[in-house]
Amino acid sequence: MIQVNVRDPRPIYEQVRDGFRRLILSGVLPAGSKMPSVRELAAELAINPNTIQRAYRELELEGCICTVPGRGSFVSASDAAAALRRRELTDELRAAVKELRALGMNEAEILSAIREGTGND
Amino acid sequence: MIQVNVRDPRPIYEQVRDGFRRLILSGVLPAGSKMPSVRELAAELAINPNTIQRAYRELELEGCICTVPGRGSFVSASDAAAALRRRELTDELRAAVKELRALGMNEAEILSAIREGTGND
DNA sequence: TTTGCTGTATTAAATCGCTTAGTACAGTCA
DNA sequence: TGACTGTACTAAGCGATTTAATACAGCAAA
Repeated sequence: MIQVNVRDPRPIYEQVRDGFRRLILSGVLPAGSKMPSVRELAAELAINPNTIQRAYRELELEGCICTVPGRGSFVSASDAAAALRRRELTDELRAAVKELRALGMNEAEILSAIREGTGND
Repeated sequence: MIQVNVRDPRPIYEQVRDGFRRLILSGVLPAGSKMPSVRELAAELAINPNTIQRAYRELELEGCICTVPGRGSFVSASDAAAALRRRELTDELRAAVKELRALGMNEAEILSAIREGTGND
């Protein structure tokens, strides 16, 4: 369900957090479904429970999951989290477009670079 | 000319490197112009010369600058570096667009989010 | 040549974030 | 009660970043 790559320079807790965020926001994990327990996932991925806990804590702060002490963590109705993520992504998008314009690409070139999977230049 | 923010979680050498890369690729620093010396810039920014040196080394590897031992570092004709950067940015762009599509945004919404500086939803 | 700049290389130490390990406590449910 | 759940805490190791202090070599001008 979630994969962790030790050669990835990003911290493990970020990989876990981003992996679940994607699964949740894309609807693969529907609202209300139960997240694996901290210890269970830690054993499955062979990493420390504290690292999983940190990922879960951030997902909770983002509004992606809702934790109930003693019961577990559950995917929450994530309209707010989805809106937050859309906002982040559009901000990234605008920054990239701005810099590409500064590098001399016009709007048509940028659009074609988005639509076509082919590399430019 | 370059600003460093200690509260930025990114390493200082990355901030320096990215700052100069932007100045060079955008044409603010024209090809052939002299970069500040390692010691001079370190004193100006109040950081260690080794940190500046690391930023310069990476800029040289990217092809943005050309260093001549004993003389200094100079902005190089950076067509290859510009192409590299364009490639990085279009890759970022495509990844963001892909995720936004997965979040339910259609192409028209994405395009308007790029064109208009206003936040959506 | 001497002086003063330039980049480069090296080592040691301090700091910080990430990760692991171990332990402990409290809530939930069969 | 017992077995699970999340949570909290401390201690330690590790690696990257940064600083510090030197040292060496190339270039240019007085």
